[in-house]
Amino acid sequence: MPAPAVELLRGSLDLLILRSLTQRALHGYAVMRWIDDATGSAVQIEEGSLYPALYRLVDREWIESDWGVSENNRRARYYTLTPKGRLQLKAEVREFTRFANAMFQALSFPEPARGTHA
Amino acid sequence: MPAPAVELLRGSLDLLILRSLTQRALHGYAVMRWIDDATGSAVQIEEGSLYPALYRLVDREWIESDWGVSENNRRARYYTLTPKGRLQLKAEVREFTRFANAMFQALSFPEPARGTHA
DNA sequence: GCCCACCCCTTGAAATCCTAGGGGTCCAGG
DNA sequence: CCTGGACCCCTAGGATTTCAAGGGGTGGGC
Repeated sequence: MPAPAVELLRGSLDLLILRSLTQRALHGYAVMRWIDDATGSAVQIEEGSLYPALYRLVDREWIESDWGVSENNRRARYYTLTPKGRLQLKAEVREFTRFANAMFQALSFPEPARGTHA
Repeated sequence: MPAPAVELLRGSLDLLILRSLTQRALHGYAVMRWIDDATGSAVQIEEGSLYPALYRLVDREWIESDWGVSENNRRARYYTLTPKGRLQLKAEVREFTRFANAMFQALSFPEPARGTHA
């Protein structure tokens, strides 16, 4: 086993999927590999998480799907970002940034000086 | 509707709680305010999330609890970090950092140059 | 011909958080 | 006096997301 894959933080899978589709359409399997690549294998998704997530995003109209043929000549369902999805992506990037920064801030939060007299 | 206000909070509440107890014992209510303060109100916890989380951490022996009296002269249950809890905190800080960095890396992941010939 | 990488899908359990309630106590102000 | 708001604790039930563990089908290299 290589680098211990970090347990996925709930809620960030959507963000990763949306981000993976910004430049071109990808099928599910390719989204999986994109996430692995883009995070240096620090984050890895299970298929059992990925596909339900994709359907969820389709349902919310953030992405659309079309059947096609992969580079390896296999039947594959390609996903595309909708305009709504791009907005969502922007919002989620902002929110993640805000959250992560808040967390780092908390982790290095200065303790109140004990000695200061009342 | 029961979707976390920040949604990304899932999984990181433990970390925040452990961190809040590094210097001194706090009671539940104070942990809540600490999180609000330390994150600049970017992260806010509900009591319905906090107390079950505290029991969880006690159960895992990462923290211990003792009844006491608060600064405002009220009965309160104070929580203290155990040695086990300190180790856990360290591990979770490492993991969160690794994860957040991986996310930022993915968000700014360079798309493969399209023109580059095979 | 066989196997592996590719590619899709579903069910059920586990974990976590929120909503929405329920209490009780101290103390300042009217 | 008595009322309201901060302080402090707790729980049940529902919602959501992720994972584990299965299933299946196809193409191409050896």
